[in-house]
Amino acid sequence: MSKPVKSTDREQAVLNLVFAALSDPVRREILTRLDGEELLVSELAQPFDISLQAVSRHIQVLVRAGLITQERTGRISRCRLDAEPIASAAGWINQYAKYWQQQFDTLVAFLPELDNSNTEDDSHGHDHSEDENQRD
Amino acid sequence: MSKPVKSTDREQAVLNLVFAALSDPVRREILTRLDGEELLVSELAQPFDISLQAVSRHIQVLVRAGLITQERTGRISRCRLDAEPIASAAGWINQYAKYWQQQFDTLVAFLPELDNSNTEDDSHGHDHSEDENQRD
DNA sequence: TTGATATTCAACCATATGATTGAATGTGCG
DNA sequence: CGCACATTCAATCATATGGTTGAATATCAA
Repeated sequence: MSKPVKSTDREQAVLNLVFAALSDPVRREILTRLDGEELLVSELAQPFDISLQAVSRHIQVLVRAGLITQERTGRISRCRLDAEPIASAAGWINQYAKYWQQQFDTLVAFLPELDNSNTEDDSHGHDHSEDENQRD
Repeated sequence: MSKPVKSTDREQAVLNLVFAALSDPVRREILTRLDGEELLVSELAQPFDISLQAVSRHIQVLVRAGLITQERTGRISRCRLDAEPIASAAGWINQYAKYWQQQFDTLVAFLPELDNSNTEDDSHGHDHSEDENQRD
């Protein structure tokens, strides 16, 4: 239950941007689709119902958060995941994840039908997802 | 570099709320202060410059995201961390953290003094944060 | 009951966000 | 050159967010 360390304002600003960027499902899906390959703006935009311009702005939000970079060659712009700021976010969240996970394990111990094997990183498929914990 | 799994709409909704909740520094600090102890709304509010009412609403945002719970006894309301939804967020982000961290390591291998340009305080300090960008 | 305390609710305001459409920029190519 | 293409910029709109102050609710205590 170690207390998280205090961060600088700068780190806080990064976390603000990163978490805000991650709070939108379109942007998360963009990141998902960029996992492992580079894509053009137009390719990224294609599956979405919103306009290309809207996607372009989502991409800019991700760029500002440092989560992706764009490399423009000619008139096309390739997007790829970038590494740095997510480490801050992952670091921050994982401090809590430890505590939360521990609490979660306790919870699971009381609710045996939930699979408690996700204490570690099989979490790709983590499936305690019948949450009725949030509204709306 | 395994592709992340598709999530349900419900999971997406949880992630929306959780990441949005985490995007505010006041709320993150509330969580930080709740790591290991329960606190009253008024105790939580005390170090902040904003009104008690504003803090109360931040707390409600965290409750809606499932990150904390409030237990009211009499006129006081104790807040404590809650476990479940953060597991989703941690799971989600960690899928990427692996990829990102690997990329980051590669980057660092090429640029041993990566951050001497502008960053100072730790290994992933990153500097595009003179930030003008979000509301607060 | 009266009054102080703890918290929430409500109304309001300023700003941010996400979407749209239309115009602008810039590049590739016939 | 002149036009199609890829992307961004700009204006606009509706809604969400975060802050304020003041009132309401509820509990404790004298």
